[in-house]
Amino acid sequence: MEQLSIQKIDKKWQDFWSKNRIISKKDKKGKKFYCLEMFPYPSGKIHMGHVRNYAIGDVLARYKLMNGFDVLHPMGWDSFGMPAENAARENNLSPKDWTQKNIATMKRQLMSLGLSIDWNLEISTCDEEYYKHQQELFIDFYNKGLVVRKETYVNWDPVDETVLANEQVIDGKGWRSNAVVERKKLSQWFFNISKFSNELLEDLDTLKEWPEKVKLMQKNWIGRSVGCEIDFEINKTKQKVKIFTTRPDTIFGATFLAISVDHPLCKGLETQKDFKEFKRKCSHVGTTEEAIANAEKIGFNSGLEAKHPFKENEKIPIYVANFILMDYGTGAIFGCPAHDQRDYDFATKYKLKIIPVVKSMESSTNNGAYTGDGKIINSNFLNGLSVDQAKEKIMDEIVRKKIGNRKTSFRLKDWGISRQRYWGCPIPMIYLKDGKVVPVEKSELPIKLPENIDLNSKGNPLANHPTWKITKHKKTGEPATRETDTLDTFVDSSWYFIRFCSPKLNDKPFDKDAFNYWMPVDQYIGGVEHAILHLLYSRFFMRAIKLKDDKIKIKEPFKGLFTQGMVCHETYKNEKGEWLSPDEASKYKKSKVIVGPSEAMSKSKKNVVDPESMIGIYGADAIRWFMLSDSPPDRDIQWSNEGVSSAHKFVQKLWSLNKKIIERKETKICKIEEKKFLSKFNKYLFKISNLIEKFHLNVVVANFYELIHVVNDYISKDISTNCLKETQIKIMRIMMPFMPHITCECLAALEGENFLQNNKWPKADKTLLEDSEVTIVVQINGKKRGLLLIKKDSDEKEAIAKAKNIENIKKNLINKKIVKNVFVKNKVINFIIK
RNA sequence: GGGCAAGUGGCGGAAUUGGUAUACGCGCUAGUCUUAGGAACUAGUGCCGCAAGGCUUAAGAGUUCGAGUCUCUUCUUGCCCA
Repeated sequence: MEQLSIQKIDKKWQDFWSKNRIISKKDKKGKKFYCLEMFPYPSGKIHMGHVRNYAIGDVLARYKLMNGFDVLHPMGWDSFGMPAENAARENNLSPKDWTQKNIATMKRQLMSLGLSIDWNLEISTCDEEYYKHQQELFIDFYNKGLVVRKETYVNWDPVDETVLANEQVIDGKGWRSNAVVERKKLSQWFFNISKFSNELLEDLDTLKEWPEKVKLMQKNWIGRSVGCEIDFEINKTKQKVKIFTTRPDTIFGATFLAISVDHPLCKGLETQKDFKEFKRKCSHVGTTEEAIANAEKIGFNSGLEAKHPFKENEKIPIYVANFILMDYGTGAIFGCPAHDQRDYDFATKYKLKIIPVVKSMESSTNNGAYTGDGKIINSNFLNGLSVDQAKEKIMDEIVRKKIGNRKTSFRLKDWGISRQRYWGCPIPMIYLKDGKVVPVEKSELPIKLPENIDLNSKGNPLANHPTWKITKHKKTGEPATRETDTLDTFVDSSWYFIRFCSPKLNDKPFDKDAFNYWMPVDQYIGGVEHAILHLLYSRFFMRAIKLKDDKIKIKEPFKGLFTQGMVCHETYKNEKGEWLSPDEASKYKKSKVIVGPSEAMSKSKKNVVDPESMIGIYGADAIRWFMLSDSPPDRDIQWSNEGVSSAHKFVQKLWSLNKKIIERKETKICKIEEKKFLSKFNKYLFKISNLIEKFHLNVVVANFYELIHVVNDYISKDISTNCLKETQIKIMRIMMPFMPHITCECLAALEGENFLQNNKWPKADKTLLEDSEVTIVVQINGKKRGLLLIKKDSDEKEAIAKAKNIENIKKNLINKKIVKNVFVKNKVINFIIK
């Protein structure tokens, strides 16, 4: 049999699709489906993770298209970001050239997968046609009061002279420079995301098609805690210190107050040498909660004392502590060592009193803090209550005495968006002579990045540029300087899905009608690593855009979310402990290769397989098929050469099967056989449609294998060639979302070149789905002893009589007394015997 | 430490509402064809056993006529938070 030239077929159909757009005309009358995969960062080449992501999305997009939906299936590039600057520095290129070269390569690679992407909608975030709209949105947000400027501590990398995101700090060191990170105070731009904390939390319940796991992660991230604020009077002064607590029920166990080093009260301590030393020590700890939690807890006795609000004459010391953050709650707490582990550690260290106020129901003698429920003791009027009852009572009392109020705090902080980087969207703000900061006029947009830039000096390249920042205030003409920070790249990706609705619109970020038609994204697909930040920021953006705009009707950007698993491969090392790529490992002496566990493909571990070379060998269909076949899409998949190779064989087999059908001579025709065949096909069709909707794509693949086996069997049976051919045409159509190239080739051979004129998903024939006979399991004492083929819906009497006649059942019933018959129609018979 | 998932052959994994456990694929074994096989095709393949038969979904209990599926306990792994 002649070998099929996969490469020729891939090219033939890809050329065809780029000339004839696959995506339907968007008449905006029918049902719509917005299918979106997370857009890639143009790092150089696509990797297997992309292939998996886009293969999954493409199945859905093509499936919906064939089912009559208007489908929006776009692609773009998340093209701002630090790697471009680093690469540019290393290769002496401009970040722009480097990025564009990568985009060209990756676009070609994506096209070689045969995706049903509408490339006319392509956008790139580093393109000024994109970021000028982002600058406009920024100004809009500013005018709505959603942009604030404040001083905060940042992770400062003293070597790179840049601010690091929390995830860029690893073990207290900069991820790139490896320098010890410092806490430094800087004036930064923020989006006021915390304004929506409660809404972002509560609306999670409306996201019915999101994985529970992701919703839970967002919930924890937003971290609502319900409690109260209490004012403590400072002894011998009129001053008060406001604390926040979620455990007001333990107030009688309070033995100290702890405040943040940045608390206003500390101003008075600045003159003390010891305090300065203490503050310096604190600055070495990172800003993440984890870093703070893991750091040794240290405190500084301020010498001040507070009055206990409910205990006459009781004074408690005020400590400055490194584990209290100024930007959470009020930057001050009361410490109850008996019932909080951190307070306990702190109190033990500084020899502070420990007063138990909650008694555990089970008498346990643990020597740490007890945080469970129990009965309140040592607490005056709260004694005898449960924790929850005590919380309510004490809060009422606090409000009544006017020494505090109920308060809900959130863990979610405002989103810091300033980056001291070149390759990002310039922030459209200017500084006037008198120190005022104002947005630029919208007519001045875009504020473009300068092209001639020196990336080799330290610090912020835009600030170092000789002329770029010099400007004038448009209205008054007075001299001004530009903001030289650029926007966090998470901003770029927080609205790109909106831009896709009207990607070419020149004068506005988006067209409202197009927005209202296409949004929300019906199915968003991407890695779970973006479960928190990207998705939360996008949800914030939708709300920010909606604010004061009645025309925008939607606030959740992603109706359905699917998080796909990673692509893994075994890892290899040589005897020196150096990583080996799979290729290198296969050339190495077998005994010297140390095979490690299978892990997500990564450049650093060299366990990567290049999609482009694989497509070259096996063809796009085989790669796509394999990516979908071996594991459920939401779980990790293990790359295997045997797996791809078998997918490739299957493609070949499809072609030869197709040929056999076309060349088949007419035989005797048996109507009963034909009906059986059609009934089988219809069952698979029905099943496969359902499985696609549920994302069980690996099971769909298994069903396709079975279905093809069935067709292969029936070639030699007494059914008409026409019947076979018609069915084959339908099968090729339903396989098209999975393997578009070979199925199109087969269809062209079966139906002629115009086969795409009516490329609809076939409807299952309901009359063929029902069987007239069913197989019933026959059990004795719950154990399978036989099978009974019987007319569907047979009644108990008939079925049991027949079941008793089965040889093996008869044998087992001899001399036995039947205590009970269990009969479930069309399913099971169970004889209970003694 | 807390929360959430998950645990099924040699491997990846199937299994509507509890009702034939191990579909499908890989690998493996034997055979056919071939100059050759890392091609193709045919047959077999959970475990124990010559067989009859028995056992089997991490371990143990429970509910039920019947449990991979529901409940509880324990163990292990992964993820998130700390």
